[in-house]
Amino acid sequence: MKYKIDAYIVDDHAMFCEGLMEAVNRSETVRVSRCFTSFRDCRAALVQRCPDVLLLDISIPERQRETEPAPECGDGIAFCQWVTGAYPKVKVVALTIHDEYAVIRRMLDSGVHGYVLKSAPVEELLTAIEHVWKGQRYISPAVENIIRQTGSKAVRLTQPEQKILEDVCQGYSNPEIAERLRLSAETVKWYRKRLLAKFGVKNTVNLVALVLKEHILPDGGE
Amino acid sequence: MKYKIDAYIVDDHAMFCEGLMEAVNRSETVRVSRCFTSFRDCRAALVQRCPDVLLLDISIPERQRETEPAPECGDGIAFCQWVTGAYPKVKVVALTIHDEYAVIRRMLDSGVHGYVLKSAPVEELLTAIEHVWKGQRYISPAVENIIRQTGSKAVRLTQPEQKILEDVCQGYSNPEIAERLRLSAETVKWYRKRLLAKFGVKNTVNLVALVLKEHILPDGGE
DNA sequence: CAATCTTCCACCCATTAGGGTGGTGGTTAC
DNA sequence: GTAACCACCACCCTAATGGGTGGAAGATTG
Repeated sequence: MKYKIDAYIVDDHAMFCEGLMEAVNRSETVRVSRCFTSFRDCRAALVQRCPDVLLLDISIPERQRETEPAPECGDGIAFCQWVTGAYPKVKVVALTIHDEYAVIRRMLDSGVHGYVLKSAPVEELLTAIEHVWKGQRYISPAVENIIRQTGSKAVRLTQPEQKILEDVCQGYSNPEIAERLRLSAETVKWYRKRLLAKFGVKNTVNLVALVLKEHILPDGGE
Repeated sequence: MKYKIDAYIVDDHAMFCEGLMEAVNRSETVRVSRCFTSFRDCRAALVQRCPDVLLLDISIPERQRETEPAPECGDGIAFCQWVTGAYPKVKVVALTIHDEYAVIRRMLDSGVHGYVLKSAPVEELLTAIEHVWKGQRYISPAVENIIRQTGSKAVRLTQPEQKILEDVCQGYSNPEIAERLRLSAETVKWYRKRLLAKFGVKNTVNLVALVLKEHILPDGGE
């Protein structure tokens, strides 16, 4: 019996973990040895032993319904950066429902080796796993399409723009933002105008709706 | 060999469908005979033959990325209403990631027999399937908690309130909404104030963010 | 019937948003 | 260097928002 690629799954949806584990383990090439529904658990396991491949859903909420105090692993992006930094030998495949460009971009930037959507069949995931295991990158064709189509016209934000956008999305007024960021109210006003222009929307409501829908900002909730 | 409960799965994430099918089919009591990744396909199949139980993810987008023209089945809520109306013998189990009260409420109101979160283990789903098959309702304990906790303080909207909220969330100004709904601008203004008060937020941005995050309105996107 | 709620509209007010146009100083790119 | 961009601030203006208070017609409910 030939060697099977050893994989972990990290996904807060237990049902998805269990199901995917069954489906993947029917294959000849890959074996899912462990599943985790939180970054914390996975982190603890990685310290003990590393798999060949880590299948990672980055849309896991940081705190579940304000019950837990605070996670030491941050969000999916932070966790991914930590894994790729601390365990370079572990190949990470992002496995998510997110087909928004901003999410894909952030994930690819945090050192992920593969990106597969949950809308893809298991077969494609297996292909991705084999690719990344061999050291190749694997980006789902569907994802590549999105990158090609929306990547060119994607809005790039400077640092102050992003900071002000965050505050705008939290409902702060220009004077409030000015005080929070130690800027002139006029400057904030000017940035707000720039943001509206950059995103091509006509008012703050449309801006916020767009940002939330497309997950433009790293911290979707707050 | 004893009879197994026949089930269909409807979920736009093929990977989830395949995995769950494998996991469920390991059980002694339930057999998933078919999977669908769109309401349209499922609808076509139901006309031919009905399962005992339908496992239904309602967060399937109506149009995928503006490619298809328009679905004849509407969104998950509409599809659920259609199924429970046209095929009363089919027991529907809502199977979603949504733990927001507004979504749960709408789903329960559209005649669903069970409600299970994807964060639950497969085991719980099997329990739910057996319950609804016997004619009982099954609401996940986690979901019942949410109903108890947030149900009492949930905001109830009147018809014009909802209509105006929809327009507000799309970024229309008071004069614009007034024209769209054939109302006085002053009236719209007054409703907007009521909405802010009802939801306990201080401005429109916070209102819109809340509505989008909690899926207060049936039509999340548009 | 009285109480209550909803729907609708009105006027007052201060603050904010949004659009335009302008400038300075700094960094980066070619 | 010089063009381009960025960060920052300023003044102009109109329109919209948000808060207060008020009233009238209609339906619902006890």
